Amino acid sequence: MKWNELQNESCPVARGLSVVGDRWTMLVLRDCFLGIRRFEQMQDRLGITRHVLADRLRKLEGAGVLCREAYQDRPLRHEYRLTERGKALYPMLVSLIDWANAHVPIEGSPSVTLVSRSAGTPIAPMLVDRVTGEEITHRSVSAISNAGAKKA
Amino acid sequence: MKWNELQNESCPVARGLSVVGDRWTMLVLRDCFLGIRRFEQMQDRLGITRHVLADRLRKLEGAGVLCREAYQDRPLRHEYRLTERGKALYPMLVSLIDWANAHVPIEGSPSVTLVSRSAGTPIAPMLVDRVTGEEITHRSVSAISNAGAKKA
DNA sequence: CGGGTAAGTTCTCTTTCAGAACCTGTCAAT
DNA sequence: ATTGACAGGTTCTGAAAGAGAACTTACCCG
Repeated sequence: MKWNELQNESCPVARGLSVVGDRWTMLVLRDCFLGIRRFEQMQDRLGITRHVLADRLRKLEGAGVLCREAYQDRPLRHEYRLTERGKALYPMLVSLIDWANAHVPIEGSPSVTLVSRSAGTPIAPMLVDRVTGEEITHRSVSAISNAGAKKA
Repeated sequence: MKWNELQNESCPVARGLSVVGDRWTMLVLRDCFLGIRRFEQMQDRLGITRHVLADRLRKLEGAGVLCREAYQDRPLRHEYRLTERGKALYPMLVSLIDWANAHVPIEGSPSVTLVSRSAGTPIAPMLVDRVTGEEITHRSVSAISNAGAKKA
């Protein structure tokens, strides 16, 4: 499969993965959410090869997830920041963190957990409908396609 | 990076991605949530090579995300089903779908959307704290490590 | 001048993936 | 008894992606 042709798929899972579905991308975005903005810093933290990092940043910029902004001229240097589109990935990242802490075993307790910035207490993410407030589970929800075919 | 060594990472994003972070895995899981259980069906629907599909199913079974159950003997045939651990990935999948429908452009309107199974109306996923009910955003939450270092 | 910093690019070599064919065990029809 | 179909893989080959390390460009500092 050509992953760059996947953007035109009707399935949103495939379309989403065409942007964030490859091995390093979510780790790059994790660092962005942590406030890391520069090439060298990311490369040090991730242990990714420079070649691949440059490629991922380019693709994420192309997808409108990151933007590249000059923070100095002479020599010209850029940093990478999340766009609104990138920030909108936060629920997905949190869902992943929550799942991993609950279900991907590690010796000892989870070493990184989410806490409320105001109260400092741990949070337990839950997905609800914005209107009704009801929890979203695979039992309460199904996915339909405009063409009428069942989809998830 | 060796992705099978990533399970022991302290970062939950890395641990999570060690299981669901590679190219085909989330698409396989999408099909599982749609009720697809058999090898041939998945292969037809996904266009994945048989070799890679066999490998992904093996790994997902090894990670406890899917289980393999015989549905007939003579000849022995298995099907793959989501375990509880697998079903727990639903919020992540929904977050991905929601993001893609909102942010990965496609001609026309989203062709696959999520609807409430009872009411039949579209749903708008939102991540909240299970206890306080407050929305989780990258501004309201931070991630801390047991060692004290900031993490997300 | 030599060294340092930031952001890449360019090599080579290894791993992974795609595409297609082949294999195994069973049944059902010819 | 052979032929074909079905389900679930395995085994090839060649192409693409990734790892690891060195090199480049452009500037500043001492």
